[in-house]
Amino acid sequence: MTGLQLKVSEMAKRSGVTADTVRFYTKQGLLKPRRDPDNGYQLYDRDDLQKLIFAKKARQLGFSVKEINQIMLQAEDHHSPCPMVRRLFEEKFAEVERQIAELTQLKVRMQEAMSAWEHMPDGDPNGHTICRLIEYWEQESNV
Amino acid sequence: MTGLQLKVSEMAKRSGVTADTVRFYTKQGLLKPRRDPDNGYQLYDRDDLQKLIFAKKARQLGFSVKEINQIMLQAEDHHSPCPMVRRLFEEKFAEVERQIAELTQLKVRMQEAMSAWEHMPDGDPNGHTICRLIEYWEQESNV
DNA sequence: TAAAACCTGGGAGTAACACATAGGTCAAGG
DNA sequence: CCTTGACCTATGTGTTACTCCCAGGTTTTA
Repeated sequence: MTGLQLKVSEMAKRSGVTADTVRFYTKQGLLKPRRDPDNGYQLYDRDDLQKLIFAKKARQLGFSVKEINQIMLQAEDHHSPCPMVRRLFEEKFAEVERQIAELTQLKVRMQEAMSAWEHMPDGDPNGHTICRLIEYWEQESNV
Repeated sequence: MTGLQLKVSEMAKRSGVTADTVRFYTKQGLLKPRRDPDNGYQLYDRDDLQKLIFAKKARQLGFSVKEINQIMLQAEDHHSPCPMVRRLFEEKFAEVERQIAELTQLKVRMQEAMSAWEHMPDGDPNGHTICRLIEYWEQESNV
């Protein structure tokens, strides 16, 4: 019994990512398929599929491909990656909060600009101005 | 009178961006300095400085470099870019709101995962699991 | 048997810079 | 006058996670 023999697109279908992504992860070393000696096709087994599904979930949780690689390497080394996962995850959570805060600030800036623009004429470019809407907008110091 | 003659780093200082950014914008065609015939240095004038400051503000408002280029081209063509600016800005605002919503969803997912993990043991990799924290996490369908 | 569907490897494109490198230029001080 | 440091040039690389395109070989299906 040789077990599962999945080709790229079969992996894609079973995991819900594109075939290109499967190839990409393979190039990045996340997946290590064997080769069909007849035609050179990549053949993935059950473990590869598990890793791919794992990778998809981890991506949805915000892990980068590089981090996923590290997690898998740890697991292959028979070290529990979970402590690392918890640590990375906390950093990541803080980063997500930072990004939300940043975008929220941008949103506020945009809203302020839009309400200021409501009563401004467009005006023609006259060699001295490009677009008053932007030029006469005063950015905050904490940007 | 020849007017202002600013070198790269002087432009950077006056506008508050890095010298690399000034060079980058120059390559992208936002700025069109003349050359010092003696040494090949880029020399920027008052208009370039104005454009650079304009570009910085526009970036802070969420415009891409490509869009800023289009805005400036319109202005050079003696067409008011303001209607375009208003239109782009509305699209951009919607996009920012979308991103905030997406990140907020991610944050919720992460919080749910973290609270589920609080009572889970790390566990060793045993050839069948990589990291239960992630593997046993069920993603939502609407991701 | 021929078309459709799939596979391969490689490379380009995406955004907005930051950083490195190698070599030329300029200003000030000793 | 010379050195040192700060500045300039052009070019190329790295960043992220893919997506798309190409040219050519293979497999499946009608």
